[in-house]
Amino acid sequence: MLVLPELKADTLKAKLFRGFSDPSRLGILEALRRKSLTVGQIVKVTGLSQSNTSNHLSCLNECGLVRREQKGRFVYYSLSDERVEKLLNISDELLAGAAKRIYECTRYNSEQEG
Amino acid sequence: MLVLPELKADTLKAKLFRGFSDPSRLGILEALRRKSLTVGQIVKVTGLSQSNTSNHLSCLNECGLVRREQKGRFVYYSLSDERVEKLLNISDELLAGAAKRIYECTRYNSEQEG
DNA sequence: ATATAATATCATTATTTAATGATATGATGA
DNA sequence: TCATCATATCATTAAATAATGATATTATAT
Repeated sequence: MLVLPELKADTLKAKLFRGFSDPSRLGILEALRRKSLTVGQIVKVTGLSQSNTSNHLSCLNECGLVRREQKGRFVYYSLSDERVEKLLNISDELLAGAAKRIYECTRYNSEQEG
Repeated sequence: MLVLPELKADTLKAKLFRGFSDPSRLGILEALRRKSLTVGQIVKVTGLSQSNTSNHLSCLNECGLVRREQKGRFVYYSLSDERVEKLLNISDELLAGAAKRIYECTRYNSEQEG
């Protein structure tokens, strides 16, 4: 049985969180929170381009955050696991308290504020 | 009462997750899981440079994931909230199942594999 | 087989983000 | 005050990542 080196553990977990750490991907995950959707529906809901959406979906799928199911010409995506939902829920709680602070967090801001 | 525009919600939450989404920051968070540590101790444990560590700590602090407490010349950092721990715990669970898949997730890999 | 609709892939470019090294600040004790 | 230790900031460079537009694939119906 292969045991991944301890050193890799953080990298691994970081990758997991990176699935959640981009506004576009998070928008997709939030959309899927209600029900599974086709790629086209996700494009509409999120306003992202088709290729961008598809790229992010591949990413989310490869990393195991969403599940892919082909039905005819459509491909449905859904959250892969209740734990994914759990993470979203807890982050909601955290945000409820910390929203203001994070909103003002300058470090990852593209747009400048006065 | 100010309500942040719906549109910003994902951005906000993405920022929160970005705190967890870098191996260095995650290493710091994991180190703090056991007990609060000074910057110097964190530098030793993580192997990061002093300035890099300090930068990441500022980031984590600004976004509300860690708490800062000055004691004499030392500054202690600790996890800010049990929910931060919760997120780490759930990610552990998720990884337990999905580790292999995520490990092979090519998308965020710097190093090439054969 | 061809047309078409839905999705995926790919190369490129633009943008973000992390790391570095140098320097600055702030606290403490002599 | 001066020296020193601990931490923070800053400008720069290097690296990683997201978005785009063009093209490819796949499924279905005719």
